[in-house]
Amino acid sequence: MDALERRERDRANSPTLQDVARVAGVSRQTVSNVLHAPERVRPATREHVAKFIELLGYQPNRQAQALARSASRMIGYLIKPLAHGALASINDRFLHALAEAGRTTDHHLVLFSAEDDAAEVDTASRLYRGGAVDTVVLHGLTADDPRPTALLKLGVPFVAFGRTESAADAYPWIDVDNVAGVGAAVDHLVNRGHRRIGFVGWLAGDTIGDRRARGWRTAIDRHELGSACHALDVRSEESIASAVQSTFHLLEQPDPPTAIVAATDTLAVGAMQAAQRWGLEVGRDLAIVGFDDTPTAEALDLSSIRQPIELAGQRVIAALLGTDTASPTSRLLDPQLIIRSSSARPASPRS
Amino acid sequence: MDALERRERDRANSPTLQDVARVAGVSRQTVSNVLHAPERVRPATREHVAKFIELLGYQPNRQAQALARSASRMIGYLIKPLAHGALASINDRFLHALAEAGRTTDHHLVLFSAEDDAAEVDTASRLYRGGAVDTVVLHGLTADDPRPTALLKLGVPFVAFGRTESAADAYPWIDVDNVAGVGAAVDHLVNRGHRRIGFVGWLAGDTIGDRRARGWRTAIDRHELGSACHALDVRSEESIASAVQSTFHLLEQPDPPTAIVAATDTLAVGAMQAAQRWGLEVGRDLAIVGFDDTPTAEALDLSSIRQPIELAGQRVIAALLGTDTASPTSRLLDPQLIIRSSSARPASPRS
DNA sequence: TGGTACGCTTTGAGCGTTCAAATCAGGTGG
DNA sequence: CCACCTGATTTGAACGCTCAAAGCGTACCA
Repeated sequence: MDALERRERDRANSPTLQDVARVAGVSRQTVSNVLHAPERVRPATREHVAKFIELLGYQPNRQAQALARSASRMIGYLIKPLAHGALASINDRFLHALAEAGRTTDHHLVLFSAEDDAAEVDTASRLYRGGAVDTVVLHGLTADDPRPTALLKLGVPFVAFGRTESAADAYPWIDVDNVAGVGAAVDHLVNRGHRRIGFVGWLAGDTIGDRRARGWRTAIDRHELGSACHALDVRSEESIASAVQSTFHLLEQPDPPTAIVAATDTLAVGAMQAAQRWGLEVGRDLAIVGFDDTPTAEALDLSSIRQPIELAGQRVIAALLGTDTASPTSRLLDPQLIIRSSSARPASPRS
Repeated sequence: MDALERRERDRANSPTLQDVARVAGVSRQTVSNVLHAPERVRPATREHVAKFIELLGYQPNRQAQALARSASRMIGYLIKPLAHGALASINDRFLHALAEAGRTTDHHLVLFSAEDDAAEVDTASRLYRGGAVDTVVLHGLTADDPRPTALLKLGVPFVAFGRTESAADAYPWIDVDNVAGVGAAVDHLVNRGHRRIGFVGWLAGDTIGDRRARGWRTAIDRHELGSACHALDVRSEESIASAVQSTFHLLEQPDPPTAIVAATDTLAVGAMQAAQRWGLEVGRDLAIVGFDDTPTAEALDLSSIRQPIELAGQRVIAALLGTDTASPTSRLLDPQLIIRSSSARPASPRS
């Protein structure tokens, strides 16, 4: 009967803590200690037990651990469909970074999908209350995103990648410094001799878009190019076609820009196409810098601002686990400008 | 003391089955039955209990369920870093499709990452034996991928998206019909009047690449264009730069192609750039069709072959849950050709 | 020599479910 | 009138682990 039971279990799954304890001739707790608190176990015992753990190929059952500890070591992540018309999102890089960062502490990501924000909050809360996840990662936050507040109210622990415009101190977040990123792009262009630097951004109302616009304006003012540039600010939807039109508006100005900073790579691609149709050669007649450093940017040799996604992933996980020792200010990560041929050359004299 | 315990638990988490049973004045099992086997419960009781479930906002604890049922309703998925130089992978779309497909049956995806194939198999096996996942999704299979065999040997249940060249009947898989996809592209080009249709593919040795090459050759033969086209077959690495060079080789032939089918969008972008540098206008002087229908293809108005990823996700999940009623042959899904301006026009007379 | 402190190990209880078996009313038929 | 069945509900025992507390030798000090 015992043998039968044993066989039955083998079919279903691996040996248990109890099994290891039995063959090693110790109690379950000792085996558990060897695994989780080795300092409590006499070295001789430790090795003896370790041998049998190895031998049986013992693998702790996560569900049982989770139940006993009331902590699943699982992190919820809402996966969104790629926005239509957008170039490769940086989502998959971020996701990979998170998975990688969680690996060292035996934390895994649980994906879930939802129709809208309300459903997302609801699902997140259900997973949390159901013990499936300990915590949740929020991303793609908009300026007035209702999710942080909603999760806060429901008592679901979370860390956001990105942040809302207001109330950003009421919850933990990690973000990329969009203002600094665009600023670096402007610095680079000024450094290459450009004086008329335009901006193709998103329509106002999105946190990220607004910050990138602010980054452009701030840097322009810093270089005291306001009089030459303030008019060179156009806004577009996140699509190639729309960006082409917006760029035309820039190019048909009396004093057109010699360089353009775009708020995303998608917009930058639009700007490139517009330049081409306008008879300008990108990189020679018009410098262009994008944002996000998508594979497309690399493909088209487009300078772009790269977000430190891997670092962001690590920071988010650290914040989640409460092991984030960084000071609050360093929650804002600096992006890096990748210079390619679309903006590498010095500005031509006509500027 | 009881009150204290109760409060303690409330802080940590939601009400339990026992709590609902208590307030409803029934036993735990009855509550459980209301949830999972309502037909066993008298209608009156059912409604009465349901009311309290609703009232307390009861949420079953997944870990406890998993432990008791020895089934976690979690599906493992290895997330890979995006190959360097590749355009947006279709991975994130597939991932989203999987998450969406699992949602209806309360299955969720657990992500894990690993350095290489061996580590992946190892991690997958550990997660499985540790009860963290019931099953695993394999993707990105190469011709002689060792993973299916390894998982089979370890007894880890899985379904592959894609398949190895050999032994493809030893395990369950869902795949996109690459041969048919490229065939459709060739048909389309022939239909537009092209007679010299070249192919830019991957270097031999990759299942997907080889099947796409075979698709081209098969279609060419079907249209009896072998004599005009068989020489128009070049191979490249998966990078823009390499594809540009390969395309040059095609264009410098005595009878250059008037149309090119590329094995991936990345290669197609290379072909587009090569055409441009060669002084040819894409869509007018040279028709180009890519594969994968990445956002970049849409951005550049490049015709491309779109994989039915959402359907694939649903099929994989169905196969995983054993609810796949489809016949074995329909495990091969038909891709769809998206025609854009890069290949829409009829071939010019010079062909 | 007895108390006690310390290092190591074991025991008991519980985490929140589900499964299988037991119990319990109400009928039914002999 | 009692054995018997049937449908509805309850009870006991896992599932595999961790936490807290108890046990148990050995050694140390008074």
